[in-house]
Amino acid sequence: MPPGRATDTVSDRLEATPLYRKVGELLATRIDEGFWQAGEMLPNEFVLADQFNVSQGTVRKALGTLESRGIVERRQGRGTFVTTNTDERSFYHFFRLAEPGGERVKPDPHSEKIKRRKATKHEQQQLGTADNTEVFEIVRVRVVGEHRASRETMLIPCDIAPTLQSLKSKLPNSLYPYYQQQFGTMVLRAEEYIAAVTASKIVAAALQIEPGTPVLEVTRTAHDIKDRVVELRVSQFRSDLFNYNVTLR
Amino acid sequence: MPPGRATDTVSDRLEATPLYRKVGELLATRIDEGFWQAGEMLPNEFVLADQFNVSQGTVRKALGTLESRGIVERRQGRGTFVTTNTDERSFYHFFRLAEPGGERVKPDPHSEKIKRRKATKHEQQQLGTADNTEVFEIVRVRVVGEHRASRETMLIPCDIAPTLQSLKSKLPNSLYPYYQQQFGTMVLRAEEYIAAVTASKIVAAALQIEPGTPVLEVTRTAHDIKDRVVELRVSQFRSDLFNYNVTLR
DNA sequence: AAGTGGTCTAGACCACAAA
DNA sequence: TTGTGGTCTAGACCACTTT
Repeated sequence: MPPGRATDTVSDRLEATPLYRKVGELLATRIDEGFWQAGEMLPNEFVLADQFNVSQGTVRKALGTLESRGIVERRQGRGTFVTTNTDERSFYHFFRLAEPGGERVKPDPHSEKIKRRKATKHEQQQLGTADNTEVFEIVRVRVVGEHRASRETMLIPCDIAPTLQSLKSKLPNSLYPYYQQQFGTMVLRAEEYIAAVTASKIVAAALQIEPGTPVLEVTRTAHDIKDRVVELRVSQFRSDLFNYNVTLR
Repeated sequence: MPPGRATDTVSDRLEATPLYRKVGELLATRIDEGFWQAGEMLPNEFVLADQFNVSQGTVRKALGTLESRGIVERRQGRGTFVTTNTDERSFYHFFRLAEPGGERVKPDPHSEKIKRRKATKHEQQQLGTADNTEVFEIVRVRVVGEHRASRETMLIPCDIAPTLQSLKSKLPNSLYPYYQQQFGTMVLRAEEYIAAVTASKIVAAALQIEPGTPVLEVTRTAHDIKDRVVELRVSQFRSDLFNYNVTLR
């Protein structure tokens, strides 16, 4: 095939979407739809290149974008794999608790409650779902050693995690790996708004602190590979023992 | 030149550092040392390729890494430029204030004090400077409309910003563009620790709120292109009107 | 030894911006 | 029209992992 674009047509040129971007989207869609599941190995770059009728370099660039988005992981000599949202990864990515000025901290689950209910109008709007959406509401308290660390209230649309309530054992430490394993939903982005508030009676009781103590309140919207809202979450953190840590680049 | 590595030698292979990485480091160092200054255009990819005795593709990949680090900006048809830390960029990158659940907010400076003093042992340690380091201490209050928004205490080593105190007019809205323009220091990374605390008398007075009101306290370490610590900063934010916003990916 | 991703080169052509 | 970055291809070889 001569140099230049592989499938040059008028419509291609008008759309002006680079080939590697199209290929990347196709791959992302396949993964989103479960064609390749968590931890699974993708075909090698030359095979994919054949499938898409592009050069290996173009596939390579497409995979590079997926890798930077955290969708796949590539290991020299082994292959390209759909990222597995392990507990470790999920925690250190989306759970930003740390000792003041120091190391990140990994709390353990302590107690949890789950119920099914209708979403409010406001919640529906935030979730981007219309009408009578049903949601699971999970309230969970976490501990670090002897100390209560956080109280989280999570809201998940039932159609995303249909079997959540029938779960007999305790919920897993981190929910995102569970979403991925069970429902193929990959949490890749979270938007957070952080405020300082005084602990309500309920929060104070859960965290075993005096009511009125200042705590961090983090409001999160979690998004999947296609940027759909997967979860709403409001967490209260003890701030005397722990900080919220983030790196800006 | 035949395909394969351009300058294969035994030592190269032992070091095992990709060419594009070496080229990237060289370019970063040049920019750090002021060889190309803020806003300046770099030579085009082919010229750089000649200078470094590598192919254009290798230079291209190196520039790609610099771009993703925020060191350069590339514009099709125009060229590759050293990133200018404009007020806009600096603010929306490193100043994470937002309306609760909504749009980012850009506060204006209200008042400021600056003095020169010795750094404490602890500060020296955090700054990574030894002995009797002198620092500028700046305290600045910011407003959004009618409301006080934040009180920041900044610490900058004098040797990084030698002429800071002699500045007669008010400090610029954002300091990082000023650091870059005046001293060639490019702030690229900030590590932040966020806590909820009750406002001290001093903070309450500055923010015009009741003492004891919960406020966000953000402790920042700012790093430059070579990851040196450029600034320490502790900020208190009103949290009833504003939130700290961040996206995790 | 075989298979995978990683690096590097060389060259053609496209898209955009400014003269 | 010229010069810049952006895309795409083709092919060689390197480095790592597993068989």
